[in-house]
Amino acid sequence: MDSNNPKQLNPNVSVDCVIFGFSFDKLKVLLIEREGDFVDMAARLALPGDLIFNHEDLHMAANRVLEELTGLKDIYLKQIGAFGEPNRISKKTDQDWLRSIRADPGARVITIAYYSLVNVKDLNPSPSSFAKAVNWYPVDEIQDLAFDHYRILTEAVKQLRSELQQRPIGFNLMGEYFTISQLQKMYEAILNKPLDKRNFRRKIKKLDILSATDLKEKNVVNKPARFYKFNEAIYNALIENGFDNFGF
Amino acid sequence: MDSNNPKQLNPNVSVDCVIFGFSFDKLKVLLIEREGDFVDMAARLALPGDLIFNHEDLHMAANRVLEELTGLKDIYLKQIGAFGEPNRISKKTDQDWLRSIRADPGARVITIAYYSLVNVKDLNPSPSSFAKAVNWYPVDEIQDLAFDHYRILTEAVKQLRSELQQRPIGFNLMGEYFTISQLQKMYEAILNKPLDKRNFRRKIKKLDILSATDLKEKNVVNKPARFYKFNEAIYNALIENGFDNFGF
DNA sequence: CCAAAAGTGTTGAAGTTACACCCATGC
DNA sequence: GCATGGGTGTAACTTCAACACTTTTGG
Repeated sequence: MDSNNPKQLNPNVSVDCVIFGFSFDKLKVLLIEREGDFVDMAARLALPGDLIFNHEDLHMAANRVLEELTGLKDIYLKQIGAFGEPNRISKKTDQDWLRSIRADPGARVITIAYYSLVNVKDLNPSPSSFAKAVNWYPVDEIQDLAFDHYRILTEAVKQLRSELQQRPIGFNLMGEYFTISQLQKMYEAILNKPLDKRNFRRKIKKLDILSATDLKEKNVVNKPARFYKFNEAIYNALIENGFDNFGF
Repeated sequence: MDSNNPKQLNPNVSVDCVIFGFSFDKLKVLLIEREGDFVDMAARLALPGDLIFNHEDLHMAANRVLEELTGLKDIYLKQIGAFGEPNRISKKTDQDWLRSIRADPGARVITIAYYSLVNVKDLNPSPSSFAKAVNWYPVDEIQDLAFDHYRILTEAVKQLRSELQQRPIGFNLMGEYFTISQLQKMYEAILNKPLDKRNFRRKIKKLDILSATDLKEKNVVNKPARFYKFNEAIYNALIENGFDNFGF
């Protein structure tokens, strides 16, 4: 039986990944464009995901989807929750598409959603077996997605926002070197509100998880900004003790 | 096939409920005691749960388990997340027990965990088909449970604690009438730290979700405390707008 | 020298913490 | 009258929000 054989895909449980990135001052999400004829663009786009194997745990499955798509390992990954109305695969185009890739397209599937944070420069998303194309899309321009993926995305953004105000997880979206202004723009994009420059710098610096470098911007038409690095040692210590307050 | 027939239990997905109550100044959890021979008490106790039907959504399934066990409907219910290491059913006694109640005891099962908050006086937990006995246990005295239920409980407590500091959900644990001291003891039990009486009262009253009544304690050996009621209308308005800060 | 973004302190308001005494009741 | 828990205010401290000008660079 399917659900006993460890090497088999389990027909009832999938993982979906909301992969966030930050570029051009906007929060982006990595979506796959599916093969086939679609009337509206929204139904064409979906979160990357797959059924789980019986032998792998949920985190492993999410990591597998992530690695297949992005080539990245060991990146920030957090479970959002389980989604699974019985009728989540009600759109006809979704049914057609499933028939084309799954052995048992009519099965009841519940999906465990994860979100992850990556630095867009670390990856070159490449088409996978499921996807015609893979691209970054600005979160604030997305109106709808396949299946119940829009709802999952909405929930992911909500949790990201909340988490960002508890812990400085946003560094996972930045490159190795960054300016404080870039950092601020990331916070503003995710929280969707402007922040005061002086208050922002004070708050970030008080956390003491930045290391100043001697590097500065070059070829800018204004006063060049200093580059900082993220101090992982202090960050980990903070995680242990818990950040009590960290609100913007 | 199982996973297509809407009236069938889905062999791969279950829900488990962490049902919290508050009595004798302690946070309690409702656990079932399983039939059978168990060496250690811990393995004997488990969270109530069941496989889901293919036709029901996850929330419905959790509500069904809850209602079967407690007779209560429409109570506070929140998803904790999905749990599902492939080896979560590794303890031998757990395997034996599953064989006794499930058609497909070897199947890979992932479980969606929920926690809920009830007033212990509203219910008379009664043995169900799965359980020899159902009882309240103090959370802080539990060392281990069947399957991975101890881990689920730990996560539930963590989320409850966090949520309680964001929103005044604790009222779901209280009866219709309560004194402010009782309320404070509930907060102290969940947060596991003493709170200042005057500061507590100030903070709660500022929320403006209490209605004072004319009732007072009777037959107490000290100054009788006033009973309050929970003002649901104002509470709902607050939920809409979001509580910004509500930390103890 | 002009345009553009970097970088830097202070002040008033609000919120949080710590703390001690009188009150009403049953026995 | 005494033991018990109910109920109340204030002062020091910390945190947060609002706000404007000087600096450095490229063109």
